[in-house]
Amino acid sequence: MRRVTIHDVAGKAGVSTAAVSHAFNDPERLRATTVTRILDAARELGYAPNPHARALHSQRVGVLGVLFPQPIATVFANPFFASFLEGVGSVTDERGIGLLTVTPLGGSLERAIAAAPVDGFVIIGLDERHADVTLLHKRGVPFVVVDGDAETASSVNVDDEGGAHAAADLLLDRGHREILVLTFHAPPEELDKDLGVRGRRLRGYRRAFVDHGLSLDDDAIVRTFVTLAGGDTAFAQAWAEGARPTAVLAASDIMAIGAMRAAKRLGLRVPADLEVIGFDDIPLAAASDPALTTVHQPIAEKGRVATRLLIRELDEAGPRERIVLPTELLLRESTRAESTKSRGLGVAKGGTEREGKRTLKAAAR
Amino acid sequence: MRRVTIHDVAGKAGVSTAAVSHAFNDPERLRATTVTRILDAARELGYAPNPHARALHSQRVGVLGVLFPQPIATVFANPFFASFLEGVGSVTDERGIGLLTVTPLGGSLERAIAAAPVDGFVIIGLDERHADVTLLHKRGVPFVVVDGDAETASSVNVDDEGGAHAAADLLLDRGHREILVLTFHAPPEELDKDLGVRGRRLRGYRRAFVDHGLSLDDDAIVRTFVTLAGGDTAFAQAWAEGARPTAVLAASDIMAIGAMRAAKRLGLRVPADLEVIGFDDIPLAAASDPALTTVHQPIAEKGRVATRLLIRELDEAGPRERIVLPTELLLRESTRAESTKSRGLGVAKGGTEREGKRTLKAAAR
DNA sequence: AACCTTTTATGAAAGGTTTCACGCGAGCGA
DNA sequence: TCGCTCGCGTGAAACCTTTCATAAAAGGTT
Repeated sequence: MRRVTIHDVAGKAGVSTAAVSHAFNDPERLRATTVTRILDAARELGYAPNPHARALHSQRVGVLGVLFPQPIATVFANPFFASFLEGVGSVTDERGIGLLTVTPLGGSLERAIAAAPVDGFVIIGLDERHADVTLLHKRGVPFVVVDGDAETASSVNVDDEGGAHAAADLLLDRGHREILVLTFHAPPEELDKDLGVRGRRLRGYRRAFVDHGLSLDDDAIVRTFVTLAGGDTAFAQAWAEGARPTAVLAASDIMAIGAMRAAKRLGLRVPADLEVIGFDDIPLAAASDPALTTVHQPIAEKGRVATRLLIRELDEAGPRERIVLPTELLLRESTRAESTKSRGLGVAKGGTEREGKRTLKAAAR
Repeated sequence: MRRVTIHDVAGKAGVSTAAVSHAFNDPERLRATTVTRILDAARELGYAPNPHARALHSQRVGVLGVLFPQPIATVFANPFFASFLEGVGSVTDERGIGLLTVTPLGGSLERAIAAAPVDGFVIIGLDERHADVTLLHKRGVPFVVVDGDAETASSVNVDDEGGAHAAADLLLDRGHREILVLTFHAPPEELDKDLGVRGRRLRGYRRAFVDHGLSLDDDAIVRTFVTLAGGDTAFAQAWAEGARPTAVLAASDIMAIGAMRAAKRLGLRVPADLEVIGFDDIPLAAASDPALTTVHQPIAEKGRVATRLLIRELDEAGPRERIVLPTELLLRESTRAESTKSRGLGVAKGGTEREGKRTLKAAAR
């Protein structure tokens, strides 16, 4: 059972294959009657152009890849990535472009990249220094980096440092001095260097401590997994080891919620006995009990911006852009409703002053 | 800047293009020294076989499509689909296959299907009767239907009716007589016919009522959107209209949680004043407050089973299968912890007796 | 040295589309 | 009537790989 090709249609309509192609792609060039004749024949035979052949010729498939450094099952289990994909997808959908999730193939991202039939990549959580990514350049496949830096490609980030600073600042302002900082394990390649999202958030916390004439000791920082269980055990263990924090600063919502669960189990009331601030503002943050105060970052928007950027670069080689989206401290129930005089109506803007709330494009370095 | 092709490599290594191809795909056929020479040349030039050309020739891309009837942004915003994709992805990942999410292109599923460079489709939430789906057949693209019926293709479903029956049964056993049933709007093509997931769940509820010598009146059933807001307003409105339910039976978790929110706002305590049972067991169900009693269905497993089935059909045309996975009533906090004598340790198995808990393959009709 | 068998390498077709460059007729102005 | 333009179509190349059939080289026997 052979697939029906353009030749079959051409034969049936009594025209050349070129005419059939035109009927589909540029009907103006043909007489109207011819076009309908061809289209009728096509419909009758159930013909549709072969996407592979089309892609081969035009060097375009109409599919964008989203590159994750982790197995696909992990990706979809993570609400952060779900929101991100929602953003990416809203743009690809609108433009009639397909969306391929690309994850390490048998452990190798390089193989996955090489085999992916896509026009370009949105890369998330992977620094450009990553060996696999340099490959993309060599091969001339356009890409945009999200949550990472890139010398040679456009990038989209959020103001992690500013957001973290705002969160720590609030707690320190309120007099907390025993603050448990929860951060995640670093990928091996950025150990000790304070690179990437993790590094920037930590830097924000640190800066707030310094601003208050304090310092954030390394042993007040707990590294754990970005899961509910991770936050839970991290808090429980710190408690077991004698720590008696009055506040928690978590570099991710899910860890913050885990910590709240542990705290509740230990008989602590949130926020009365323990104030907690997360990071990201995933959907669950608003639904947790108590609702989580957190640093909001525009996750889906990040996806949208990156995707638009990529599409633009696909169409016309424009200049590189380094976009930094603002973050915002969202006060909910896991912090007390104290009046925060210096802060307006309970909502503090993250992001440095010069960026302003709606600024999308940060100055290039 | 032309992409480097197999010709470039062949030239550099001083061999034919055929040899280069062999070096990659069947190195045994070439002398070892030749292979290394070719591979070296390839690496130096940064060559990787063009996926489109490869696909065109071999009629295989190594990509599977997941077909959704709704825009991609909606898909990723829905935790149900996220879990489902997690299941699908875990299998494609393991086999080194790509995953393309396919959604209506400019409103037309048909165009999206035709343009998708994939080897086969997993179709979710779309009945085979759907016009666009018949197109797949005509074109000879293999597919598997999830949560829908198919005459001519394999399908994967869960025991919706059994699960719904178990849920309603529990409430009726406990003496509830004023039960608000929340279900979702039906897609236009299956109006009045009790088809699809919605129809099966409703049928399960109805059967339980009949088993208790009662009947489920149509005006005790509220149709609304599958969102938090949908469940919320539906309950609030029913209350405003004078309904005073003592229990809620929701055909989806998210609606159940919405209803709980409305109930709380109206001063009702769950489960003391109102018992609530959802359906699906999305991650949020366990995290809600109170934790939602619900009918668990193996969402990710559904994705895994369907994907394995599809891959098998891609490799060797096997017989059609109709798989029905079991559901299970999970008692949590939104129902009272009464002893349920007839039910064992608080967990009742959904699914009809003859299916048993671990039975994957249901008898074909 | 001639012949045969294996091993190793190649030429060319096939896969299905798009598009460039061109051809053919008809109509029109001069 | 000649020569042009314009409208409508077409032939064939190009896109890049894989693979079939076959050629060439290498190695072994007599």
